[in-house]
Amino acid sequence: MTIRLLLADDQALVREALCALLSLEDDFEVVAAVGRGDEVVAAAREHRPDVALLDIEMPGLDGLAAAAVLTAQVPDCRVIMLTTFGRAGYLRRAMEAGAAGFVVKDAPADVLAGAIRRVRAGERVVDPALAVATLAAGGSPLTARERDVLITARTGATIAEIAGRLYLSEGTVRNYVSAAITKTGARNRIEAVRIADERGWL
Amino acid sequence: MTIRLLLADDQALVREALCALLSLEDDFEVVAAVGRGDEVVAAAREHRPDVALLDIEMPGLDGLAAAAVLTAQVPDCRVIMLTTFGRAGYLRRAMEAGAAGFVVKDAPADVLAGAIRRVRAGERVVDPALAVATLAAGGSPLTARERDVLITARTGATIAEIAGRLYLSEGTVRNYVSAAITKTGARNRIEAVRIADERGWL
DNA sequence: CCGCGCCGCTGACAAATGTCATGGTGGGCC
DNA sequence: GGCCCACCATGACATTTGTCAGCGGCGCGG
Repeated sequence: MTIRLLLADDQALVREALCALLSLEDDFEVVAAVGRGDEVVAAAREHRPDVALLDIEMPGLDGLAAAAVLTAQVPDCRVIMLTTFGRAGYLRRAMEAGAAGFVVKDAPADVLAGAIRRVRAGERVVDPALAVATLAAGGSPLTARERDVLITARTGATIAEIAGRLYLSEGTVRNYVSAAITKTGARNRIEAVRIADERGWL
Repeated sequence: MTIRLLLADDQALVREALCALLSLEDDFEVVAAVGRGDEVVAAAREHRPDVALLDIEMPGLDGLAAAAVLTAQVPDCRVIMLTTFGRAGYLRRAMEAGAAGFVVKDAPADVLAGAIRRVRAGERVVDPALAVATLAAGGSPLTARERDVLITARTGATIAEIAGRLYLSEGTVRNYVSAAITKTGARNRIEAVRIADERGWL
């Protein structure tokens, strides 16, 4: 009863290294490893893994989006998000995407191994400290448009450019930015972007 | 004639995974693995590795700074920077810090293995594409103060706050910001920060 | 020694940004 | 239907910001 694993991480070295690490455990078998989010589902269909380990930052398709598609289309395969940042918002969105586990890359290897076995057994696995932080952070107070504006602002666009790209008037954009600044407690739109980003609200 | 290796990466999982991966090669032996930059030198003194693989993003001491100290104090140990970002500025600074090699985590495992063996043999190893990009990017056009200002601005501080933290007048800060915006070709200080950061000028 | 560039400052001006009040629309909910 | 809220907009206003010209000082290389 070996556990069949799928690995998805855009960094080849990390991917191969994790493969080597997990293969050391004799109840694990890595049946597929991909480097792009949009290759996850096809690989899962072909190799029928029991558990998929998905990084969040990936080209092609976001790890969170990949998780959502995967749980919908290949329900036998359970998903663990394995990512660099323990951002509060990521955990929330991972759960919404149907992930069964969430492990940060800071964790030691045996935590990951334990998580894989427990997820395989039907449990949901999340670092308790991270769960607390997420609940404390709460959901995003931003409206959809405020989010859009901040996301565009993140690239360094001026108010005028944001208005152009979003087909809004400049005044409206300024209002949204102002609202976002108030809600984040920032004093700039640049700080507002930073705060919202850190909280996983973007 | 096995090659003795030291690993430094702040993410436990990546560190252990790389250890597993490299241990598969029978001419490699991982003799130490640390998670903080300020533990590198002590570990190198104790375990006398032939080659040290250092991540750049690390708590305690920057990987680049650790490389500089290491090459100065333990000259028998050669250094390979092993990092996520192939930023032009990183490569430049790595070379200045005395690193003998530079490998991005995007690279496949055999590239890393080859780099280790070649560095051990006395060669210097750099991804040619990255080297070209670095030469093309050229050195930073920013003066020291312009850099300071941008670094402070990165946190989301207002002009007034930057002035306060750097003990400068607001007008002076505005002048530096303006100069930095001109030199980066940006239209905001926020975009200037982003561009300078990407180029490794901060 | 003289020029040059970086440093730090000032003052003035234009442009961008943030804040506020206000108003209309439409969807969801009691 | 009435209420609330998100959404989009306008206009006016204060503040912040970016730009420009110009000043003196300092260190370094020709």
